[in-house]
Amino acid sequence: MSQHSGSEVAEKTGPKTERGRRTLRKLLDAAGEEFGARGYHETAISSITQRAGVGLGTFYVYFKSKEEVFRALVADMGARTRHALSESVKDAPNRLEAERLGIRAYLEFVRTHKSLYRVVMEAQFVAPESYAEYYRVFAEAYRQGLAQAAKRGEISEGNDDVRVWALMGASTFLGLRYGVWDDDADVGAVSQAASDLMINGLAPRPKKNGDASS
Amino acid sequence: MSQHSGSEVAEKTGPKTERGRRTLRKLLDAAGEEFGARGYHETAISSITQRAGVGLGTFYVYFKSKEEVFRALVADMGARTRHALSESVKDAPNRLEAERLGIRAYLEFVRTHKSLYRVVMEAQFVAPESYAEYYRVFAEAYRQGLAQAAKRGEISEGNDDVRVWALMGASTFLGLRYGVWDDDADVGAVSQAASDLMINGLAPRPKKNGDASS
DNA sequence: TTGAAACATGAGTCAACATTCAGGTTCCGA
DNA sequence: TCGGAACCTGAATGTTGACTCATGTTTCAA
Repeated sequence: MSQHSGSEVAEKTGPKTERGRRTLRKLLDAAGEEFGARGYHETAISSITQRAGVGLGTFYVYFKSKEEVFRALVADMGARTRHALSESVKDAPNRLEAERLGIRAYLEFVRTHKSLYRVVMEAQFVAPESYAEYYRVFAEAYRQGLAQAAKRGEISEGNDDVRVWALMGASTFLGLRYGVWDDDADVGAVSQAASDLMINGLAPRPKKNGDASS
Repeated sequence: MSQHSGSEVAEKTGPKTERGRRTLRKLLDAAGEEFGARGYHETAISSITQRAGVGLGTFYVYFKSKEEVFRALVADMGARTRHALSESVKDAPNRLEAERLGIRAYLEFVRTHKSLYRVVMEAQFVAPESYAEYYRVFAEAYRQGLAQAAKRGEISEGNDDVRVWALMGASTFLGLRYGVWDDDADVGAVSQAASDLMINGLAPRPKKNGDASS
């Protein structure tokens, strides 16, 4: 949906008329809902077209195959997530604060996009390439953010590749646990606790004075 | 496999003869390999029985359905993983050190059990109950470990539920990235960097001497 | 030795889709 | 008002693969 890439939609450049664009949108939305609710393999194309309110054959006017919609959905979710995150972080005073805001925004985003979130996770098995790409792009931006922050002294030095994957993993699991499974939990409290861990780690805090290390 | 639970195998108590136990083992091993390599939906029962070297019908002597083997596999992986981890951690002098050892052992375990690892991840979509149970059991033990360590002052206080899920997520993603996708990476370096993040967080370290910030 | 419990087998059944296709319908510029 | 481009449709096709079952074979206790 939205205004992103249009290369995974059929062969050509996309719908030529307004009517076509509306139909495409309806199909993508319906597919997102169905895949998100029932999972890829349990979802029949006919259930997508039914939900979209179009004929079965229409699906193949817009997509070459079942897998293609799925891939389009994953790509779309990637673009949306990156957008939401960069928005939420754009006026953070420093990297540590950006982490706090980012984790919170991420949890909220997952909650409001459960279906597409499940689609992304399932992509690991349905469309591994799309899944890898999703996290590759993400990791790349994240890594640069960390590297620059480290240079500025806002965070410690470290193996950024490893850190990025650990942080993405933490967010992903929290998204699953508190965004998808248990959406009653207090996002504020969770993101606070999470960013505290990411920022300060498990080590006991040196009390305001005295004792630094062994 | 191994000597764990036997309640997910068919209706009855399990094979009565040695011959039967061997066949069951062969089927479980074959199923693990096939599911791990091709994924649940791409794997045909016939390919499992072929790999196991038994007839197709034999499969249904031991399992009620395709999903049942899958669930048995997830449960088995859970038991094995917990065992491997508790072994690796059993004589850690303190919790922080236990984290270090744990993350390292986990990465190594994933590498040597790639197939079953993929099975566990795919369970999220194939057998959600099994997946939730896998992490629930894990989280419970982990949480207690953290709570006790906090009481002893070995780690800081915090929301242990959140921390546990964040830490499990970090390990899981690192397992995927460095255990499954890129098994050339140096496990030692990765687990070192990871545990450093988990223990100390991203916050800049107060340098022993000079310069702290801008 | 024997019979029955345990185990093994693979051809055949059957339902579930993904995808195709031949034939419409709608839209719009000339 | 016409022609063709864009779009729509759903019955029919073909494949795939989980699961059944009727019929063996092996094991072993009595």
